[in-house]
Amino acid sequence: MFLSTATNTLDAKGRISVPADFRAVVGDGSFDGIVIWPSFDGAYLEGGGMKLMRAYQALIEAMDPYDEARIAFERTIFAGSRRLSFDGTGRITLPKEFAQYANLNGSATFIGLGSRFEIWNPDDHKSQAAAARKLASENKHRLSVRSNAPLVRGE
Amino acid sequence: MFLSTATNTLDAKGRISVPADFRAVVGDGSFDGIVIWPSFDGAYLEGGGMKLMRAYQALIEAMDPYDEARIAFERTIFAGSRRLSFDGTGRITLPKEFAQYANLNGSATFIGLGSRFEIWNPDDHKSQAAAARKLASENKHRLSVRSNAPLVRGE
DNA sequence: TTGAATACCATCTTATCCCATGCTACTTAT
DNA sequence: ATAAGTAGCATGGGATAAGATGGTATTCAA
Repeated sequence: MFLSTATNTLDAKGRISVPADFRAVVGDGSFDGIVIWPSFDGAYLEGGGMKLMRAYQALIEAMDPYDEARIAFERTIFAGSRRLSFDGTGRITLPKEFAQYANLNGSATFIGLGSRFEIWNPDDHKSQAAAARKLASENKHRLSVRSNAPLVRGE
Repeated sequence: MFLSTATNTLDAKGRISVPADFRAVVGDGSFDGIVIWPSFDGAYLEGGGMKLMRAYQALIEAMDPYDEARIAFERTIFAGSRRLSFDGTGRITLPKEFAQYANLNGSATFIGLGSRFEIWNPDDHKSQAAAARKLASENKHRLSVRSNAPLVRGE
């Protein structure tokens, strides 16, 4: 599970260390790295491990093959994403387009969101986090579990 | 899983490099290459590895033998497809009919879509991708997980 | 013999690997 | 309790290999 927030430096070659606790989550046997794509919801990147991609694949492939939203998802998430493997010390090299898309230079903030994570420009994240905090506070009553099922099975 | 997007050059002999990521996916033991066919949904090519063809075969053979959709699939996908093997450096030679069908000359864009991929004229792809992105954003709520099950089991 | 398709070789660019270093947090011993 | 030692993590730079691409040689068929 991706938890916590960390800001790391993005060097001239586009390399950035993925927080060690994130790396521990994505172990997949075959592929040692993460998958990242530009969010279609703002100027930041989204990512996760291969397990997350398979979960999205299952969701998308359960949709009607002729549903135009399905095709849009496929072309945005799968086609827009990149598989980035760790180097010996746990870094990835961010494609230039991605860094540009999220206004990253010099440093970037990883924020864990449970089953996935986001990468933000640190300043953008600061203002966004304040807004999110306010929204969460205003909606706190909605966090209660209404159904009988546990929110997260098996935990 | 086929991920990411890459534009490679198509030379005078009709050769084009298949992105290394894609080549890593199609490893099948017996056949070292990909299968491609003209899409019945637009001026682009579709393709995948032999595994994908076997998956389609299983799907199609589960359909009613006289279902006209079945016959259309068989004729488009199986009869229309070509098996293209890699040369020593990971290129395929695109049949001229295929290049014409998808308006390819000089370069072509490979886009990964999970279990399969598409090959587009780069310009056509650009306008198409923008539209897909917009549509995905408008439908983003449909990608959320409604059940109480965790998105990624075991995490 | 000529054309076309395929296999082979060369080069350049770019990404990946490897080593060295600094920093921080935690452990251990006095 | 404090100081020294140690291990894990983050970062910087240079060496190396892999990928993409252009060109030449060879084979097979008409």
